[in-house]
Amino acid sequence: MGLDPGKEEQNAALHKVRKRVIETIGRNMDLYGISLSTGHLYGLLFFADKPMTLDEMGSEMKMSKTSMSTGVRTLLDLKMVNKVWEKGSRKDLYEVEYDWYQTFTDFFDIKWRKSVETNIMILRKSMEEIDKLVKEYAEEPDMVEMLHKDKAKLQDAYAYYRWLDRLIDTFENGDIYKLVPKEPPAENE
Amino acid sequence: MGLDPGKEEQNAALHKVRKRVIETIGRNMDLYGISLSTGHLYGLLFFADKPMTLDEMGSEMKMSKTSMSTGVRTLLDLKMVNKVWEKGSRKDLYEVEYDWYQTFTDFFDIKWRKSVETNIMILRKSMEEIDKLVKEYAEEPDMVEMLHKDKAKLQDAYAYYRWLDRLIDTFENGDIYKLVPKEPPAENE
DNA sequence: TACTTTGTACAGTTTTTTCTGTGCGTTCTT
DNA sequence: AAGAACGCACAGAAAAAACTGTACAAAGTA
Repeated sequence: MGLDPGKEEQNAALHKVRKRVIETIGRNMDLYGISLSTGHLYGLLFFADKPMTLDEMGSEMKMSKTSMSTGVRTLLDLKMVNKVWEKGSRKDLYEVEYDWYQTFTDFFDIKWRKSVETNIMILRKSMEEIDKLVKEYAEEPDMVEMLHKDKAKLQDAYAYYRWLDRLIDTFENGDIYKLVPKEPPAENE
Repeated sequence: MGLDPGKEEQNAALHKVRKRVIETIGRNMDLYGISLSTGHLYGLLFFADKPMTLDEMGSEMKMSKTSMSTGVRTLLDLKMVNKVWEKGSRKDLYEVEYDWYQTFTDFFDIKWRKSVETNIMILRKSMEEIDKLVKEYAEEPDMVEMLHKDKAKLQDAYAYYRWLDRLIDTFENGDIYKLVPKEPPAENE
């Protein structure tokens, strides 16, 4: 408390710049299925010079510690922040994962992969089910036709999810960077 | 109304298979930021043999037509369903976009691209702002150091968003399929 | 062992989102 | 031109999500 006037002015200037970025980042976090306030929390941690405690976050965000706790857990689940150990401190410390490429990959691995896998499973099961029904109702041309139509749709969906699965593989094993390198090709402009 | 018993039994069997798939698809739609019921609506349209009207959707989903209207608009915005014209009918007809690869691409183009672009703009602006502050506070080593730290973070974020932008480009121009072909390589299992 | 401190579970409140019914402008029909 | 059907805007109701304060278990400290 009680910085001298010059420091306070500096602080305000820095704060203004940070605030804009934090809000921009926070606003985009809904792409990751994250609430606005948790997005803000992420932005706060992004600029923190050092790992923060829940209490520090709470006072910065002017929110309850409970909210910080749940917010951090959400971010932790997505591996967007990491728990940090510091000797001497009894409090848990958290900092953002600064490797955003990794964060991107983790997001797909955690959220998309799970969906893809259950979808693939259900589709496979449903196609088997349809095959059974085709045999069962072999005498009913209308039914067989409907079944075949449905199966064709499931087959397409199946192929798509398989593709998505392989796409996520390339995120994870880094092959994606062969196609889209991290460093942009030099620009002549 | 009033199908004969055999048909009803067939219908029930088919319905059961469809229901499972619809619910699975619907459940996953939250990845696209879509509510569960809109996800179900999508699933319903997915299996529809022909384009549907809002009234048909409403009676199938047992929901109000207003909800169908907003749900369809959401899906329309994401280009997950298309409006279809049919001669003679005064009602609007809708059907799902069956090219899921296209849907995937559109999703990123519509939702992610926008975020990426505003982020890039804000980051650029903020970095300029920091450069100004560095000059302004050149006499204050602490301030300058903080500014440099922040700028380094912004620079990293900037590079990441540029990468993301180029990644989405590959979705859109189809280059992604060179890396991850639609048809899976033949499996020897 | 008794005393702190920390993180989170839980219940209740506030805020946001979703859903419905009514009503109106538009378009098609006659 | 009058009438009917359609889709959507809007306001209110219902449902879901986010947030808070309290209370308590776990783990450290004296």
